[in-house]
Amino acid sequence: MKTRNISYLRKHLLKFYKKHQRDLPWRRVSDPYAIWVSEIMLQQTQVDTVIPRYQKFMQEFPDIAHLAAAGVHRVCEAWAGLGYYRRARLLHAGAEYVLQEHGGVLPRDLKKLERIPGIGRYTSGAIASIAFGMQTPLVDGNVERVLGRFFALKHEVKSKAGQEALWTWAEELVQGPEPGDMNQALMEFGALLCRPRAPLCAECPLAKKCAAWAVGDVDAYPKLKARVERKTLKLALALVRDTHGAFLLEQRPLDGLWAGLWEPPAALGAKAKKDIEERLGIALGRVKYRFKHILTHREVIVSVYIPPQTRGAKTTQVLKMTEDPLKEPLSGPARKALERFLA
DNA sequence: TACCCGTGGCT
DNA sequence: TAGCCAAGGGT
Repeated sequence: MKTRNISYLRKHLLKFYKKHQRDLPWRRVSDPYAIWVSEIMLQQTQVDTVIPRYQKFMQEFPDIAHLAAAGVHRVCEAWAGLGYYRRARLLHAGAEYVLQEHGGVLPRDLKKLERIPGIGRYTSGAIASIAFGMQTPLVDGNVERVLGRFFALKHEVKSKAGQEALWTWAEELVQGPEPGDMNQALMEFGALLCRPRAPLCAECPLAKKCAAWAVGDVDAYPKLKARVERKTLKLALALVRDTHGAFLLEQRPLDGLWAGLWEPPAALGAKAKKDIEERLGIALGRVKYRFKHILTHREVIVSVYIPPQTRGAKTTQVLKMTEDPLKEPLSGPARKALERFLA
């Protein structure tokens, strides 16, 4: 019965894909490196956000050798707008690794792919199937949703039992012709039709055998765990410009929150004012609070504006200064504050 | 294992 | 509009 459903799924998903697949830049090429770059960018990031950055990135770093030779800071700059900058650093490290260990050629081997920095179980399966035509499964958020609904997965989707079931189904599905298209069909179907909210069940070619549809509660699948509550964080940013209009920026530590990103001198909590005073040598009694806003993770940001008469003071403490701070990979609050300030 | 990372889009 | 979600990996 399950085998029947697997071949039913494979047939209809491939048919859907051939008819409805989007024309995406990384689908026009067969270069494994290009597939690799696209897969890293697409991790937890929507297609429309990736497309323009992918095209610029491939122009600047057309192959593994160029990427490995580039400075990691430059790679992070090219990553601006994508978030999760660790992906950029790992991709760069991955290029160096492939150059050293594999002569600059991506290996056609699942285990060897997974040893490359930034490549895990999903990405190795994606590269192997899409770039090399291997019958390697993959499970991403789309696959979890499509298969979780179709089979009415009884376990919580992220649980060990749930993941085992999903990877087993994905493994069975990919044992057929066109494994790369099969995997992409699963994901494309999840993105376009079997969407997280308001799935298009009325026009779904799988509805006849969809277990969640049969139960009449598609929204109940896949079963999710309650999200952890986010903590509120207060911080202050001091915007300082010198007489040439350059901004005072510094780089955060390479681990922890906003790792490696640039931002105006900042400090957390009650020590913020004193800390900024010490670092800038400016009496904050003269500072005016110009704006504040709420961010997605419930951090409350209070940005501090330094009045003109103090600009340019103590520039000897400048760690990094740039004429165009928005070109730097800035931390989220710093970007929003600066965009607002410059508007 | 649970939790962390960031930005943009959507409702 | 504030929360949810997105082609995950690392620790």
